[in-house]
Amino acid sequence: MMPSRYAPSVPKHEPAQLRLAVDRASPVPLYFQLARQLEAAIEDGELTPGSLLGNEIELAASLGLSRPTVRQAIRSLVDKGLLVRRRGVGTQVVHTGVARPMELTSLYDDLAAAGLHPTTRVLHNTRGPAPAEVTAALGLPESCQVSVVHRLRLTRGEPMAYLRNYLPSDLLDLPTGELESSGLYALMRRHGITLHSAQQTVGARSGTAEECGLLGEPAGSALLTMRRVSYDDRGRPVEYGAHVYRASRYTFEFRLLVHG
Amino acid sequence: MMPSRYAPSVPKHEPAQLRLAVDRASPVPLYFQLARQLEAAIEDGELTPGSLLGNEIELAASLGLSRPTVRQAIRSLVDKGLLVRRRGVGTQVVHTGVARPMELTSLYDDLAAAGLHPTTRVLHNTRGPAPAEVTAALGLPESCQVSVVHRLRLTRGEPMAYLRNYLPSDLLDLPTGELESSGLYALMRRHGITLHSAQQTVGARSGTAEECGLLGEPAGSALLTMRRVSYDDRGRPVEYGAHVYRASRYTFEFRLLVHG
DNA sequence: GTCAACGCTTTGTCCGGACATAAGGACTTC
DNA sequence: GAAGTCCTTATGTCCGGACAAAGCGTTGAC
Repeated sequence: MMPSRYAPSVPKHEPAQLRLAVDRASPVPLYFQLARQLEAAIEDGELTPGSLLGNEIELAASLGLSRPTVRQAIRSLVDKGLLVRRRGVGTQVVHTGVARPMELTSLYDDLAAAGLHPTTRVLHNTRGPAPAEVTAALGLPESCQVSVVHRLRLTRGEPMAYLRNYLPSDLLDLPTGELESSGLYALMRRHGITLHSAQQTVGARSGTAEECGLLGEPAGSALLTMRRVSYDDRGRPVEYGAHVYRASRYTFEFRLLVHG
Repeated sequence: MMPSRYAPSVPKHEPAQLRLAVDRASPVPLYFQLARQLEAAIEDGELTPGSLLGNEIELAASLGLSRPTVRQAIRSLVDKGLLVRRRGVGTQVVHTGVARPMELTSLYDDLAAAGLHPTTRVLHNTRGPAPAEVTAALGLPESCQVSVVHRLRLTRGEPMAYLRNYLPSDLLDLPTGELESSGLYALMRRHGITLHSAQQTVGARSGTAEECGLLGEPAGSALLTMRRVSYDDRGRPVEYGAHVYRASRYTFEFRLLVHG
């Protein structure tokens, strides 16, 4: 009688045991439910960095789901950079710091999320002819009317950024009151404009006397600049912004993923 | 006899007719072949912005593929921001400018791709104790040995950036000759290190006398700064970079997609 | 003339299975 | 003892089908 040649070996990192369950009565997609639970488990430390997730087949069986559905959930987390898949090895949690990617959000939302209680002072809010730079970026005819908004963004009374925005004038109204109580993007979303993508250019230069005065910086200080053209879900350009930030108090943080 | 109530209406944008075909003998995945052909068609203008792609079912049938395979190809282009899908409407090409997203590439590759013929001058290439800032970012023990590389990147003889990099000293050797003939990332890839993600921080400040001197800028000029920690596919930090760019000649351009 | 209801089109979600392929370990051979 | 070969494991790719839901135009009633 031949001895069994391949005895089962004990895995070095045993798959984590988690309380996972999906609600089939819920209208939220099953793969999305699973993805959120896995993401929460990673945030809470239940899934430690480097730990394996257990193979897809068994995971699907234990949840009563099909493999494609489980794969779709895992894929969304791989795209976010939370998980890494390697063939023949398994799916494991990457052990980099949290570091959420820079998203297409307004500065207002970013600061509010950080608990910095942002406030806004509207310096200008008019309609007028668009500079050539703006008509080119937004694809508008020359000498076209646009909404022009100049704002100063502050946290705890300290200026952080000087924001200049230009929008097609027929797109929506921009009441000064609403601009001071929330961000521009929140206002646009409330009017049915769903942002889809944006093209950004980040640079630096010495501030003008006006800019440095508004931001409370010494004359000629180095400032961080950002130009942005935003597009809605139909691909139409809906906003042009030319902003300057106090480099001494603000930086852009974001994460890059290879290829994608 | 009842009249037909729903006469077929002529579509406003008729689906584009394309020469698409896949090679089943090729080792490259079918969905990837299709994605590349569609992307090429968009770049070449065969698929004009706003045009519909034709429904997935027919597209799959005409190619002899299954719908999941076609969907996978389309999904990859949606993730890149080239296409937009809307239920009940179809898949259409977004009509924003090309504007490829910032990828995790070295400055060398970026400049070379732009046809700017970059060159590199290695100013320092040694091993030594790591600054606290570096050990913290790379997760190394304090007072650890690291490879330290200082380089000046030029195009057409003009300085563009001053690059300071720190790598775990046991990771690989960094011959000065190779560093001058290609980028750091290409060198790492040749040694089997596959980059996966990076955490970046972009800011601005006035340059020091040394920095401005090296870059050929007037003393105290505004410079663009970038700190980057790169991770390989196992999630290990493999590189720390602290770079300064001539703001008068260089900006970061990239594209943001909502949610993802 | 206005607006609700219907139906068509298209993508979104989900299933269950099949084979291919890369990574890694265990065993055997030299 | 070192190198090659095999097996196991897990993800990668692909198929064919099914039903649900959103968008939009047409129809029809008021």
